Amino acid sequence: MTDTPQAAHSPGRAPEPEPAGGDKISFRDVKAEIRRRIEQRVWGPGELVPGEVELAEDFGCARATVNRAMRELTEEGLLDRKRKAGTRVRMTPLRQARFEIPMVRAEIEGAGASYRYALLSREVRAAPPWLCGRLGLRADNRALHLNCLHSADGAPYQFEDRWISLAALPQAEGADFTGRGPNEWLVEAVPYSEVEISFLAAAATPDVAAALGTQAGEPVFTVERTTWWEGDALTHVRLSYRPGHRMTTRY
Amino acid sequence: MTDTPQAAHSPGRAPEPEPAGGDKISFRDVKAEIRRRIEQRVWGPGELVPGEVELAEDFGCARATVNRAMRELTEEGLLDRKRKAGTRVRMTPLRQARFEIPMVRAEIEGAGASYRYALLSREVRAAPPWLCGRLGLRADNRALHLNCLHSADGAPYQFEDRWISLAALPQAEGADFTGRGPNEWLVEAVPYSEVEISFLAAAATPDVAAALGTQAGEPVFTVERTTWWEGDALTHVRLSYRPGHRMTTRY
DNA sequence: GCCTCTTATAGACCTATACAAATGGAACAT
DNA sequence: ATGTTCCATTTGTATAGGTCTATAAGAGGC
Repeated sequence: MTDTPQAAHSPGRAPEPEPAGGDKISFRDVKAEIRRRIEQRVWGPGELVPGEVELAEDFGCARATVNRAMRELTEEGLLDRKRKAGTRVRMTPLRQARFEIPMVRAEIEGAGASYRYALLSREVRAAPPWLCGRLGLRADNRALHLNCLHSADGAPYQFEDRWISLAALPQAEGADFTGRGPNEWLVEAVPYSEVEISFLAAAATPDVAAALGTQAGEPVFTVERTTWWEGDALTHVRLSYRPGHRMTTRY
Repeated sequence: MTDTPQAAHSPGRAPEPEPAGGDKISFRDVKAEIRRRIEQRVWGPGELVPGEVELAEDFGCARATVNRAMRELTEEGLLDRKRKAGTRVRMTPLRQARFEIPMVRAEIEGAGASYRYALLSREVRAAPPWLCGRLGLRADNRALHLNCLHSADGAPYQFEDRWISLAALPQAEGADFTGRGPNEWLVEAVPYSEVEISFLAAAATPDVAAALGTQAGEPVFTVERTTWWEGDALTHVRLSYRPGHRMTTRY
Protein backbone atom coordinates (compact mmCIF):
# COMPACT_ATOMS: atom_id res chain seq x y z
CA MET A 1 0.00 0.00 0.00
CA THR A 2 1.40 3.34 -0.93
CA ASP A 3 -1.46 5.38 0.51
CA THR A 4 -2.57 5.56 4.04
CA PRO A 5 -6.18 4.65 3.71
CA GLN A 6 -7.84 7.16 5.96
CA ALA A 7 -6.16 10.35 4.99
CA ALA A 8 -3.64 11.94 2.73
CA HIS A 9 -2.87 14.47 5.40
CA SER A 10 -0.95 16.44 2.91
CA PRO A 11 2.14 14.86 1.54
CA GLY A 12 5.12 17.08 2.21
CA ARG A 13 4.41 18.87 5.44
CA ALA A 14 2.09 18.83 8.36
CA PRO A 15 -1.01 20.81 7.58
CA GLU A 16 -0.83 23.37 10.40
CA PRO A 17 -0.45 23.37 14.12
CA GLU A 18 -4.10 22.84 14.85
CA PRO A 19 -4.27 23.77 18.54
CA ALA A 20 -5.14 20.32 19.74
CA GLY A 21 -6.95 17.22 18.78
CA GLY A 22 -10.13 19.13 19.52
CA ASP A 23 -13.07 19.97 17.40
CA LYS A 24 -13.38 22.72 14.89
CA ILE A 25 -10.92 25.53 14.57
CA SER A 26 -12.15 28.63 16.29
CA PHE A 27 -11.32 32.15 15.26
CA ARG A 28 -9.68 32.39 18.66
CA ASP A 29 -7.25 29.65 17.73
CA VAL A 30 -6.44 31.34 14.48
CA LYS A 31 -6.03 34.65 16.24
CA ALA A 32 -3.77 33.21 18.89
CA GLU A 33 -1.62 31.48 16.33
CA ILE A 34 -1.27 34.56 14.18
CA ARG A 35 -0.46 36.63 17.22
CA ARG A 36 2.16 34.10 18.19
CA ARG A 37 3.74 34.31 14.78
CA ILE A 38 3.88 38.06 14.98
CA GLU A 39 5.23 38.22 18.51
CA GLN A 40 7.88 35.62 17.80
CA ARG A 41 8.72 37.38 14.57
CA VAL A 42 7.93 34.42 12.36
CA TRP A 43 6.32 37.18 10.36
CA GLY A 44 8.49 40.22 10.91
CA PRO A 45 7.42 43.84 11.11
CA GLY A 46 6.26 45.23 7.81
CA GLU A 47 6.09 41.81 6.25
CA LEU A 48 3.23 40.69 4.06
CA VAL A 49 1.28 37.82 5.52
CA PRO A 50 -0.49 35.19 3.43
CA GLY A 51 -3.96 35.99 2.15
CA GLU A 52 -7.13 34.91 3.83
CA VAL A 53 -7.82 32.05 1.46
CA GLU A 54 -4.39 30.56 1.89
CA LEU A 55 -4.52 30.81 5.65
CA ALA A 56 -8.00 29.35 5.70
CA GLU A 57 -6.71 26.36 3.79
CA ASP A 58 -3.68 26.03 6.03
CA PHE A 59 -5.72 26.22 9.18
CA GLY A 60 -8.42 24.06 7.75
CA CYS A 61 -11.21 26.50 8.43
CA ALA A 62 -13.50 28.84 6.56
CA ARG A 63 -12.30 32.14 5.22
CA ALA A 64 -14.77 33.96 7.45
CA THR A 65 -12.98 32.54 10.46
CA VAL A 66 -9.61 33.80 9.35
CA ASN A 67 -11.26 37.07 8.45
CA ARG A 68 -12.59 37.58 11.91
CA ALA A 69 -9.28 36.73 13.50
CA MET A 70 -7.41 39.16 11.28
CA ARG A 71 -10.04 41.83 11.64
CA GLU A 72 -9.73 41.75 15.41
CA LEU A 73 -5.96 41.75 15.29
CA THR A 74 -6.14 44.77 13.04
CA GLU A 75 -8.44 46.40 15.54
CA GLU A 76 -5.88 45.68 18.22
CA GLY A 77 -3.20 47.39 16.25
CA LEU A 78 -1.07 44.41 15.23
CA LEU A 79 -1.96 44.24 11.57
CA ASP A 80 -2.55 46.64 8.75
CA ARG A 81 -4.91 45.60 5.98
CA LYS A 82 -5.63 47.01 2.60
CA ARG A 83 -7.68 45.58 -0.18
CA LYS A 84 -5.77 44.12 -3.02
CA ALA A 85 -2.53 45.03 -1.24
CA GLY A 86 -3.04 42.34 1.37
CA THR A 87 -2.30 42.24 5.07
CA ARG A 88 0.99 43.26 6.63
CA VAL A 89 2.35 43.16 10.13
CA ARG A 90 2.41 46.71 11.45
CA MET A 91 5.85 48.22 11.37
CA THR A 92 5.53 49.19 15.00
CA PRO A 93 2.62 47.62 16.81
CA LEU A 94 0.19 50.38 17.57
CA ARG A 95 0.33 50.80 21.29
CA GLN A 96 -3.02 51.76 22.56
CA ALA A 97 -4.32 51.94 26.05
CA ARG A 98 -7.90 51.52 26.92
CA PHE A 99 -9.16 52.87 30.18
CA GLU A 100 -12.49 52.28 31.67
CA ILE A 101 -13.84 55.43 33.22
CA PRO A 102 -15.98 54.12 36.05
CA MET A 103 -18.09 56.32 38.23
CA VAL A 104 -16.32 57.24 41.42
CA ARG A 105 -18.65 55.24 43.59
CA ALA A 106 -17.93 52.07 41.59
CA GLU A 107 -14.23 52.85 41.54
CA ILE A 108 -14.08 53.22 45.31
CA GLU A 109 -16.39 50.40 46.25
CA GLY A 110 -14.69 48.17 43.71
CA ALA A 111 -11.47 48.68 45.64
CA GLY A 112 -13.20 47.47 48.77
CA ALA A 113 -13.44 50.85 50.45
CA SER A 114 -16.50 52.61 51.74
CA TYR A 115 -17.81 55.44 49.63
CA ARG A 116 -18.96 58.78 50.96
CA TYR A 117 -20.24 61.77 49.07
CA ALA A 118 -20.56 65.38 50.11
CA LEU A 119 -21.88 68.44 48.34
CA LEU A 120 -19.59 71.34 49.20
CA SER A 121 -21.22 74.16 47.33
CA ARG A 122 -23.96 74.92 44.88
CA GLU A 123 -24.74 78.10 42.99
CA VAL A 124 -26.65 79.19 39.94
CA ARG A 125 -24.94 81.89 37.96
CA ALA A 126 -24.18 83.14 34.50
CA ALA A 127 -21.67 80.88 32.81
CA PRO A 128 -18.18 82.39 32.98
CA PRO A 129 -16.56 83.25 29.66
CA TRP A 130 -14.09 80.36 29.65
CA LEU A 131 -16.97 77.94 30.09
CA CYS A 132 -18.96 79.52 27.29
CA GLY A 133 -15.97 79.15 25.03
CA ARG A 134 -15.40 75.59 26.11
CA LEU A 135 -18.99 74.54 25.63
CA GLY A 136 -20.02 76.89 22.85
CA LEU A 137 -22.66 78.64 24.95
CA ARG A 138 -24.12 82.09 24.56
CA ALA A 139 -22.68 84.60 26.98
CA ASP A 140 -25.84 85.09 29.01
CA ASN A 141 -26.28 81.41 29.62
CA ARG A 142 -27.15 80.34 33.15
CA ALA A 143 -25.31 77.43 34.64
CA LEU A 144 -25.39 75.34 37.76
CA HIS A 145 -22.03 75.15 39.48
CA LEU A 146 -21.33 72.40 41.99
CA ASN A 147 -18.36 71.44 44.12
CA CYS A 148 -18.39 67.96 45.54
CA LEU A 149 -16.09 65.66 47.39
CA HIS A 150 -15.94 61.90 47.04
CA SER A 151 -14.23 60.05 49.86
CA ALA A 152 -12.93 56.52 50.28
CA ASP A 153 -12.87 55.12 53.80
CA GLY A 154 -13.30 58.61 55.11
CA ALA A 155 -10.29 60.06 53.30
CA PRO A 156 -10.72 62.56 50.46
CA TYR A 157 -10.43 60.76 47.14
CA GLN A 158 -11.70 62.97 44.39
CA PHE A 159 -12.77 66.59 44.17
CA GLU A 160 -15.42 67.34 41.58
CA ASP A 161 -15.90 70.79 40.10
CA ARG A 162 -18.94 70.58 37.83
CA TRP A 163 -20.86 72.95 35.58
CA ILE A 164 -24.21 72.05 34.13
CA SER A 165 -25.79 74.15 31.40
CA LEU A 166 -29.27 75.11 32.52
CA ALA A 167 -30.20 75.98 28.96
CA ALA A 168 -29.70 72.37 27.95
CA LEU A 169 -30.79 70.79 31.24
CA PRO A 170 -33.30 73.03 33.04
CA GLN A 171 -34.42 70.14 35.21
CA ALA A 172 -31.00 70.13 36.87
CA GLU A 173 -31.93 73.27 38.78
CA GLY A 174 -34.56 71.39 40.73
CA ALA A 175 -32.53 68.24 41.27
CA ASP A 176 -31.23 67.35 44.69
CA PHE A 177 -27.50 66.89 44.77
CA THR A 178 -27.03 66.71 48.51
CA GLY A 179 -27.26 62.94 48.79
CA ARG A 180 -25.99 61.77 45.45
CA GLY A 181 -23.35 63.02 43.06
CA PRO A 182 -24.30 64.88 39.91
CA ASN A 183 -22.62 62.20 37.87
CA GLU A 184 -25.08 59.59 39.00
CA TRP A 185 -27.99 61.93 38.46
CA LEU A 186 -26.80 62.80 34.98
CA VAL A 187 -26.21 59.24 33.93
CA GLU A 188 -29.74 58.24 34.62
CA ALA A 189 -31.45 61.49 33.77
CA VAL A 190 -30.04 62.32 30.38
CA PRO A 191 -28.59 60.61 27.38
CA TYR A 192 -25.37 61.82 25.85
CA SER A 193 -23.92 61.42 22.45
CA GLU A 194 -20.45 62.86 22.46
CA VAL A 195 -17.76 63.04 25.07
CA GLU A 196 -14.32 64.56 25.26
CA ILE A 197 -11.94 63.45 27.97
CA SER A 198 -8.57 64.91 28.86
CA PHE A 199 -5.98 63.77 31.34
CA LEU A 200 -3.54 66.28 32.70
CA ALA A 201 -1.40 67.24 35.64
CA ALA A 202 -2.37 70.41 37.48
CA ALA A 203 -1.23 72.32 40.51
CA ALA A 204 -3.77 72.16 43.32
CA THR A 205 -5.63 75.43 43.70
CA PRO A 206 -6.30 76.53 47.29
CA ASP A 207 -9.85 75.19 47.30
CA VAL A 208 -8.88 71.88 45.72
CA ALA A 209 -6.02 71.57 48.19
CA ALA A 210 -8.34 72.32 51.09
CA ALA A 211 -10.86 69.74 49.97
CA LEU A 212 -8.28 67.05 49.34
CA GLY A 213 -6.31 67.87 52.48
CA THR A 214 -3.08 68.73 50.75
CA GLN A 215 -1.00 71.81 49.96
CA ALA A 216 -1.84 74.35 47.30
CA GLY A 217 0.53 73.89 44.38
CA GLU A 218 0.88 70.15 44.86
CA PRO A 219 0.62 68.18 41.60
CA VAL A 220 -2.81 66.66 41.17
CA PHE A 221 -3.90 64.18 38.56
CA THR A 222 -6.85 65.73 36.80
CA VAL A 223 -9.51 64.53 34.41
CA GLU A 224 -11.63 66.94 32.43
CA ARG A 225 -14.74 65.72 30.71
CA THR A 226 -17.20 67.55 28.53
CA THR A 227 -20.41 65.98 27.33
CA TRP A 228 -22.71 66.92 24.47
CA TRP A 229 -26.06 65.77 23.28
CA GLU A 230 -26.86 66.36 19.65
CA GLY A 231 -24.46 69.26 19.40
CA ASP A 232 -25.53 71.00 22.60
CA ALA A 233 -23.14 71.03 25.51
CA LEU A 234 -24.65 69.54 28.62
CA THR A 235 -21.97 69.55 31.23
CA HIS A 236 -18.31 70.07 31.93
CA VAL A 237 -16.48 68.59 34.87
CA ARG A 238 -13.01 68.77 36.32
CA LEU A 239 -12.06 65.90 38.57
CA SER A 240 -9.04 66.31 40.83
CA TYR A 241 -7.70 63.16 42.40
CA ARG A 242 -5.93 62.96 45.70
CA PRO A 243 -2.14 63.11 45.49
CA GLY A 244 -0.46 59.92 44.36
CA HIS A 245 -3.35 58.73 42.26
CA ARG A 246 -2.48 56.86 39.10
CA MET A 247 -4.47 55.42 36.29
CA THR A 248 -3.17 52.09 35.16
CA THR A 249 -3.85 49.58 32.45
CA ARG A 250 -2.20 46.38 31.24
CA TYR A 251 -2.37 44.54 27.99
CA MET B 1 -55.99 52.17 -4.20
CA THR B 2 -56.18 50.62 -0.82
CA ASP B 3 -53.42 48.09 -1.20
CA THR B 4 -49.99 48.46 -2.59
CA PRO B 5 -49.89 45.53 -4.94
CA GLN B 6 -46.38 44.23 -4.48
CA ALA B 7 -46.21 43.70 -0.75
CA ALA B 8 -48.19 43.28 2.40
CA HIS B 9 -45.40 44.98 4.27
CA SER B 10 -46.80 43.74 7.49
CA PRO B 11 -50.32 44.73 8.26
CA GLY B 12 -50.38 46.96 11.28
CA ARG B 13 -47.15 48.90 11.17
CA ALA B 14 -44.36 49.82 8.89
CA PRO B 15 -41.70 47.11 8.84
CA GLU B 16 -38.70 49.07 10.07
CA PRO B 17 -36.95 52.29 9.21
CA GLU B 18 -34.68 50.81 6.58
CA PRO B 19 -32.10 53.59 6.24
CA ALA B 20 -32.98 54.62 2.73
CA GLY B 21 -34.10 53.29 -0.57
CA GLY B 22 -30.65 51.75 -0.89
CA ASP B 23 -29.55 48.18 -1.36
CA LYS B 24 -29.00 45.64 1.29
CA ILE B 25 -29.01 46.37 4.97
CA SER B 26 -25.52 46.67 6.32
CA PHE B 27 -24.49 45.83 9.84
CA ARG B 28 -23.59 49.51 10.04
CA ASP B 29 -27.18 50.49 9.44
CA VAL B 30 -28.38 48.10 12.06
CA LYS B 31 -25.75 49.31 14.47
CA ALA B 32 -26.61 52.95 13.89
CA GLU B 33 -30.31 52.32 14.34
CA ILE B 34 -29.82 50.36 17.53
CA ARG B 35 -27.49 53.02 18.85
CA ARG B 36 -30.11 55.64 18.04
CA ARG B 37 -32.75 53.75 19.93
CA ILE B 38 -30.51 53.49 22.95
CA GLU B 39 -29.40 57.10 22.88
CA GLN B 40 -32.92 58.36 22.45
CA ARG B 41 -34.13 56.00 25.13
CA VAL B 42 -36.51 54.11 22.91
CA TRP B 43 -34.92 51.24 24.75
CA GLY B 44 -34.19 52.53 28.22
CA PRO B 45 -31.29 51.62 30.48
CA GLY B 46 -31.48 48.11 31.80
CA GLU B 47 -34.21 47.19 29.39
CA LEU B 48 -34.24 43.89 27.54
CA VAL B 49 -33.98 44.34 23.78
CA PRO B 50 -35.54 41.98 21.24
CA GLY B 51 -33.62 38.86 20.31
CA GLU B 52 -31.43 38.52 17.27
CA VAL B 53 -33.95 36.60 15.22
CA GLU B 54 -36.69 39.10 15.81
CA LEU B 55 -34.49 42.05 14.99
CA ALA B 56 -33.20 40.31 11.89
CA GLU B 57 -36.76 39.89 10.71
CA ASP B 58 -37.64 43.47 11.54
CA PHE B 59 -34.64 44.87 9.77
CA GLY B 60 -35.02 42.48 6.90
CA CYS B 61 -31.50 41.13 7.10
CA ALA B 62 -29.71 37.98 8.19
CA ARG B 63 -29.24 37.12 11.80
CA ALA B 64 -25.47 37.28 11.43
CA THR B 65 -25.79 40.92 10.48
CA VAL B 66 -27.70 41.78 13.62
CA ASN B 67 -25.24 39.69 15.54
CA ARG B 68 -22.28 41.68 14.35
CA ALA B 69 -23.98 44.96 15.07
CA MET B 70 -24.86 43.91 18.59
CA ARG B 71 -21.48 42.37 19.20
CA GLU B 72 -19.74 45.61 18.31
CA LEU B 73 -22.11 47.67 20.41
CA THR B 74 -21.39 45.36 23.31
CA GLU B 75 -17.70 45.87 22.71
CA GLU B 76 -18.29 49.61 22.84
CA GLY B 77 -19.96 49.32 26.17
CA LEU B 78 -23.56 50.09 25.23
CA LEU B 79 -25.03 46.63 25.56
CA ASP B 80 -24.70 43.70 27.88
CA ARG B 81 -25.29 40.25 26.48
CA LYS B 82 -25.73 36.94 28.16
CA ARG B 83 -26.74 33.68 26.67
CA LYS B 84 -30.22 32.62 27.29
CA ALA B 85 -30.85 35.80 29.27
CA GLY B 86 -30.81 37.94 26.17
CA THR B 87 -29.39 41.37 25.48
CA ARG B 88 -30.00 44.39 27.67
CA VAL B 89 -29.08 48.03 27.45
CA ARG B 90 -26.33 48.69 29.94
CA MET B 91 -27.56 50.41 33.01
CA THR B 92 -24.91 53.07 32.65
CA PRO B 93 -23.09 53.05 29.36
CA LEU B 94 -19.59 51.91 30.07
CA ARG B 95 -17.46 54.95 29.54
CA GLN B 96 -14.15 53.93 28.17
CA ALA B 97 -11.42 55.99 26.71
CA ARG B 98 -8.97 54.67 24.26
CA PHE B 99 -5.67 56.41 23.84
CA GLU B 100 -3.14 55.75 21.21
CA ILE B 101 0.32 55.83 22.62
CA PRO B 102 2.39 56.97 19.68
CA MET B 103 6.12 57.22 19.72
CA VAL B 104 7.27 60.73 20.53
CA ARG B 105 8.68 61.32 17.09
CA ALA B 106 5.36 60.50 15.46
CA GLU B 107 3.49 62.55 18.03
CA ILE B 108 5.62 65.62 17.42
CA GLU B 109 5.92 65.33 13.66
CA GLY B 110 2.23 64.55 13.44
CA ALA B 111 1.57 67.93 15.03
CA GLY B 112 3.59 69.54 12.29
CA ALA B 113 6.58 70.38 14.44
CA SER B 114 10.18 69.40 13.90
CA TYR B 115 11.51 66.63 16.07
CA ARG B 116 14.86 66.64 17.79
CA TYR B 117 16.39 64.04 20.04
CA ALA B 118 19.23 64.29 22.50
CA LEU B 119 20.89 61.76 24.77
CA LEU B 120 21.61 63.46 28.08
CA SER B 121 23.26 60.68 29.99
CA ARG B 122 24.09 57.01 29.82
CA GLU B 123 25.40 54.67 32.49
CA VAL B 124 25.58 50.99 33.19
CA ARG B 125 25.03 50.10 36.80
CA ALA B 126 23.44 47.64 39.15
CA ALA B 127 19.70 48.00 39.11
CA PRO B 128 18.49 50.01 42.11
CA PRO B 129 16.23 48.18 44.53
CA TRP B 130 13.01 49.95 43.51
CA LEU B 131 13.62 48.89 39.92
CA CYS B 132 14.30 45.30 40.90
CA GLY B 133 11.03 45.29 42.77
CA ARG B 134 9.21 46.86 39.90
CA LEU B 135 10.57 44.49 37.30
CA GLY B 136 11.08 41.43 39.42
CA LEU B 137 14.85 41.35 38.88
CA ARG B 138 17.54 39.80 40.99
CA ALA B 139 19.37 42.30 43.13
CA ASP B 140 22.70 42.03 41.33
CA ASN B 141 21.17 42.67 37.94
CA ARG B 142 22.96 45.11 35.67
CA ALA B 143 20.91 47.72 33.90
CA LEU B 144 21.40 50.42 31.33
CA HIS B 145 20.15 53.78 32.49
CA LEU B 146 19.45 56.52 29.94
CA ASN B 147 18.22 60.06 30.17
CA CYS B 148 16.96 61.59 26.96
CA LEU B 149 15.20 64.69 25.81
CA HIS B 150 12.73 64.92 22.96
CA SER B 151 12.10 68.40 21.59
CA ALA B 152 9.48 69.90 19.34
CA ASP B 153 10.50 72.91 17.27
CA GLY B 154 13.48 73.33 19.53
CA ALA B 155 11.49 73.46 22.75
CA PRO B 156 11.68 70.65 25.31
CA TYR B 157 8.71 68.36 24.92
CA GLN B 158 9.33 65.14 26.77
CA PHE B 159 11.97 63.95 29.18
CA GLU B 160 12.67 60.23 29.10
CA ASP B 161 14.16 58.35 32.01
CA ARG B 162 14.71 54.79 30.87
CA TRP B 163 16.06 51.59 32.37
CA ILE B 164 16.85 48.55 30.28
CA SER B 165 17.58 45.20 31.87
CA LEU B 166 20.89 43.94 30.52
CA ALA B 167 20.07 40.45 31.70
CA ALA B 168 17.13 40.35 29.30
CA LEU B 169 18.65 42.52 26.58
CA PRO B 170 22.44 42.25 26.60
CA GLN B 171 22.60 43.64 23.08
CA ALA B 172 21.39 47.00 24.41
CA GLU B 173 24.80 47.62 25.94
CA GLY B 174 26.34 47.86 22.51
CA ALA B 175 23.57 49.84 20.89
CA ASP B 176 24.09 53.46 19.93
CA PHE B 177 21.54 55.76 21.50
CA THR B 178 23.14 59.06 20.59
CA GLY B 179 21.24 59.58 17.37
CA ARG B 180 18.02 57.77 18.00
CA GLY B 181 15.83 57.26 21.04
CA PRO B 182 15.84 53.95 22.90
CA ASN B 183 12.16 53.60 22.17
CA GLU B 184 12.76 53.37 18.47
CA TRP B 185 15.62 50.97 18.96
CA LEU B 186 13.55 48.75 21.22
CA VAL B 187 10.58 48.67 18.94
CA GLU B 188 12.53 47.27 16.11
CA ALA B 189 15.02 45.22 18.05
CA VAL B 190 12.82 43.24 20.36
CA PRO B 191 9.32 41.87 20.55
CA TYR B 192 7.22 42.39 23.63
CA SER B 193 4.27 40.57 24.99
CA GLU B 194 2.98 42.43 27.97
CA VAL B 195 2.82 46.09 28.82
CA GLU B 196 1.69 48.07 31.81
CA ILE B 197 1.03 51.78 31.45
CA SER B 198 0.27 54.30 34.15
CA PHE B 199 -0.66 57.94 33.95
CA LEU B 200 0.00 60.16 36.89
CA ALA B 201 0.81 63.67 37.99
CA ALA B 202 4.22 64.22 39.53
CA ALA B 203 6.23 67.12 40.84
CA ALA B 204 9.18 67.91 38.63
CA THR B 205 12.42 66.77 40.16
CA PRO B 206 15.37 69.14 39.74
CA ASP B 207 16.81 67.22 36.80
CA VAL B 208 13.46 66.89 35.06
CA ALA B 209 12.81 70.57 35.65
CA ALA B 210 16.20 71.46 34.25
CA ALA B 211 15.68 69.37 31.14
CA LEU B 212 12.20 70.69 30.51
CA GLY B 213 13.12 74.27 31.34
CA THR B 214 10.71 74.67 34.20
CA GLN B 215 10.81 74.91 38.00
CA ALA B 216 11.36 72.00 40.34
CA GLY B 217 8.08 71.09 42.00
CA GLU B 218 5.95 72.09 39.03
CA PRO B 219 3.25 69.54 38.21
CA VAL B 220 4.26 67.34 35.29
CA PHE B 221 2.10 64.88 33.41
CA THR B 222 3.89 61.58 33.58
CA VAL B 223 3.57 58.24 31.87
CA GLU B 224 5.23 55.14 33.20
CA ARG B 225 5.52 52.08 31.06
CA THR B 226 6.94 48.68 31.83
CA THR B 227 7.36 46.01 29.19
CA TRP B 228 7.81 42.27 29.52
CA TRP B 229 8.57 39.45 27.16
CA GLU B 230 7.47 36.01 28.19
CA GLY B 231 7.54 36.89 31.85
CA ASP B 232 10.90 38.65 31.82
CA ALA B 233 11.00 42.37 32.33
CA LEU B 234 12.72 44.16 29.50
CA THR B 235 12.48 47.83 30.21
CA HIS B 236 10.90 50.47 32.37
CA VAL B 237 10.47 54.08 31.35
CA ARG B 238 9.21 57.24 32.93
CA LEU B 239 8.16 59.94 30.51
CA SER B 240 7.73 63.47 31.81
CA TYR B 241 5.89 65.87 29.56
CA ARG B 242 6.43 69.57 29.42
CA PRO B 243 4.06 71.60 31.62
CA GLY B 244 0.58 72.04 30.25
CA HIS B 245 0.55 68.80 28.31
CA ARG B 246 -2.76 66.99 28.14
CA MET B 247 -3.85 63.73 26.67
CA THR B 248 -7.20 63.97 24.98
CA THR B 249 -9.68 61.68 23.33
CA ARG B 250 -13.20 62.03 21.98
CA TYR B 251 -15.89 59.53 21.27
C1' DG C 1 -39.34 26.33 51.55
C1' DC C 2 -35.06 24.65 49.45
C1' DC C 3 -32.31 22.00 46.57
C1' DT C 4 -31.20 19.38 42.22
C1' DC C 5 -32.20 18.08 37.59
C1' DT C 6 -33.95 19.00 33.07
C1' DT C 7 -34.93 21.54 29.21
C1' DA C 8 -35.98 25.16 26.12
C1' DT C 9 -33.86 29.26 24.58
C1' DA C 10 -30.74 32.87 23.19
C1' DG C 11 -26.51 33.98 21.97
C1' DA C 12 -21.78 32.32 20.09
C1' DC C 13 -19.81 30.56 16.50
C1' DC C 14 -18.52 27.91 12.00
C1' DT C 15 -19.34 26.84 6.94
C1' DA C 16 -20.12 27.69 2.33
C1' DT C 17 -21.33 30.74 -1.12
C1' DA C 18 -21.89 34.99 -3.36
C1' DC C 19 -21.13 39.50 -4.67
C1' DA C 20 -19.14 44.31 -3.74
C1' DA C 21 -15.47 47.54 -3.38
C1' DA C 22 -10.88 49.01 -3.52
C1' DT C 23 -6.73 49.18 -5.80
C1' DG C 24 -1.78 47.60 -7.42
C1' DG C 25 0.01 46.93 -11.45
C1' DA C 26 0.06 45.70 -16.22
C1' DA C 27 -1.13 47.14 -20.76
C1' DC C 28 -1.75 50.82 -23.42
C1' DA C 29 -1.88 55.50 -25.20
C1' DT C 30 0.11 59.97 -25.37
C1' DA D 1 8.46 59.43 -19.23
C1' DT D 2 3.85 60.10 -17.92
C1' DG D 3 -0.90 59.55 -17.62
C1' DT D 4 -5.16 56.44 -18.38
C1' DT D 5 -7.81 52.40 -18.49
C1' DC D 6 -8.77 48.01 -17.20
C1' DC D 7 -8.43 43.70 -14.80
C1' DA D 8 -7.15 40.36 -11.39
C1' DT D 9 -6.56 40.00 -6.70
C1' DT D 10 -7.59 40.78 -1.95
C1' DT D 11 -10.33 42.18 1.57
C1' DG D 12 -15.14 43.47 3.06
C1' DT D 13 -19.55 42.11 3.77
C1' DA D 14 -24.24 39.67 3.39
C1' DT D 15 -26.83 35.23 3.61
C1' DA D 16 -28.70 30.85 4.82
C1' DG D 17 -27.85 27.06 7.01
C1' DG D 18 -26.30 24.66 10.85
C1' DT D 19 -24.07 23.15 15.70
C1' DC D 20 -22.61 24.17 20.33
C1' DT D 21 -22.86 26.10 24.92
C1' DA D 22 -24.35 28.63 28.74
C1' DT D 23 -28.06 29.25 31.54
C1' DA D 24 -32.72 30.97 33.32
C1' DA D 25 -36.58 29.04 34.59
C1' DG D 26 -39.53 25.47 35.60
C1' DA D 27 -40.36 20.60 37.22
C1' DG D 28 -39.75 17.48 40.56
C1' DG D 29 -37.90 15.52 44.90
C1' DC D 30 -36.71 16.35 49.80
